[in-house]
Amino acid sequence: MAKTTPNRRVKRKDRILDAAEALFAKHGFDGVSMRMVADRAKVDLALASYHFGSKRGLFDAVLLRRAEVLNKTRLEALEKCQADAGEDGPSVEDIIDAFLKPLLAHGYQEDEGWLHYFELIAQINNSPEWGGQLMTKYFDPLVRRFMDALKKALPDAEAENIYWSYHFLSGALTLTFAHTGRIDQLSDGVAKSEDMVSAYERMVPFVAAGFRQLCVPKDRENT
Amino acid sequence: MAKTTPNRRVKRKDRILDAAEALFAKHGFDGVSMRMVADRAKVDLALASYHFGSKRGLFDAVLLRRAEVLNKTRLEALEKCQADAGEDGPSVEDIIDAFLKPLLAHGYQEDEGWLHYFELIAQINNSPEWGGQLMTKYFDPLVRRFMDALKKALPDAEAENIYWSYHFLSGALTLTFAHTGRIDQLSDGVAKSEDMVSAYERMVPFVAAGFRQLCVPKDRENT
DNA sequence: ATTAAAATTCAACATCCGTTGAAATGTCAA
DNA sequence: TTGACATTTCAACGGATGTTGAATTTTAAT
Repeated sequence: MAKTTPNRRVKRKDRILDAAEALFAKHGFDGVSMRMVADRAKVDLALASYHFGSKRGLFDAVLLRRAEVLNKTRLEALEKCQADAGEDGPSVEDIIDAFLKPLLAHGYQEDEGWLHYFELIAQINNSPEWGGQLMTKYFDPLVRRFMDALKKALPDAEAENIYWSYHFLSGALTLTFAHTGRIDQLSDGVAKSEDMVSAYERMVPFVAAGFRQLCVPKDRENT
Repeated sequence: MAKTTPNRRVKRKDRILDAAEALFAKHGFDGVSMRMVADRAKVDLALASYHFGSKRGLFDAVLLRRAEVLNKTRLEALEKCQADAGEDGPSVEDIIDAFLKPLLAHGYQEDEGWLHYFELIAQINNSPEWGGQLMTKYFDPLVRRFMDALKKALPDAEAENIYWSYHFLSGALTLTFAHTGRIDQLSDGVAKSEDMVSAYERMVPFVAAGFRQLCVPKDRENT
């Protein structure tokens, strides 16, 4: 009676989302036209407006689709590492790992959709126009869970230092997933931006050391 | 006989650059129209095309103008810290400081132009479309100088680790200068994205600790 | 003052933009 | 089949886009 999710009839709608995802990732919101999306999705121009109301509606739908999945996966990773830890809770490394590993799990496969999505997030995160608003809207509740875990793992740290440390993590992470090819050119091919495993294995210790330096000031407390 | 840089007649051209800089920073290349630039600069629509050839020419002129200044200032800072250091060369902290401090010196003042420029760079750096190309074009020679200095300061490090460490630094830096307001919202005002001094004082030790963790593997070598 | 070049204005062009109303087609239960 | 509803197509709208050629004004040297 209600919307019965017509079994095989979602194809067109998903093709539009996939096409928009790839195009928005490369060119940003204003660099993409509805005609470009329709052409890539091999769909009539008017169909995207029909399904999503407007270009902005399509943009939001692209963002929301995988945000829900990613937030769920990340939350499970955090709760798992908290369950595995003792009474003192997980270490900084464990928490950072829970934050980063789900990205790797999705992006490691040849799933182009997720890679496009990460590029899009990278662009949004660094946009003065969209960054604050959209990142907060789609990821804030989850990030606050991670901030709470970090505060417990770093009980003597000032809150401001933890927030700035997370900000640096967020910047390093999004640039890495932006896939600009910059590191390939700068390193003359020694480092490869497509090699997500190499990036992940280095980002976790790099960021954890930064957290410790900034958030454990006087006496050395190791887990 | 040649271009004698007409003394006071550059006003219009600079007003166009300033207006374009501010608008490109907020909305990106495709989010800005020549009419928006002309209106903000209080100048006729056709004038920007006359002076810069095309919208893309205007974009490149905006990027180039301060890149030349910034590259020079940064190079001076690097050479000064190298001159002040002993035979072993400057420490990792000193090199990172030479890389970051010029940004603070320009952005600390109430110079809106530089702040807009940094926002623009942040957006470009994380854009799959422009990032690799443009950042390499405008900043590569200078960045390679810094990479060489870092290799000397970290003689036992694998090159790939240094490149990734710089990449993380670049990401943390550009997000911080993107001024998205995200950290203000996430921290409920505890950390302020406009406070460049606070950001700078934390970024140097954070990043230096990351470099050391990744690039000084076995035995501890401190300066 | 004359003159040539540079700077600025004006008006218009072809093209692309997002959106929409109406018509056509498809789906599926009764 | 009939009827309803959702989906898809088609054509077109008003408006915004970057660019340009011609006309006008300003500049600076002769």
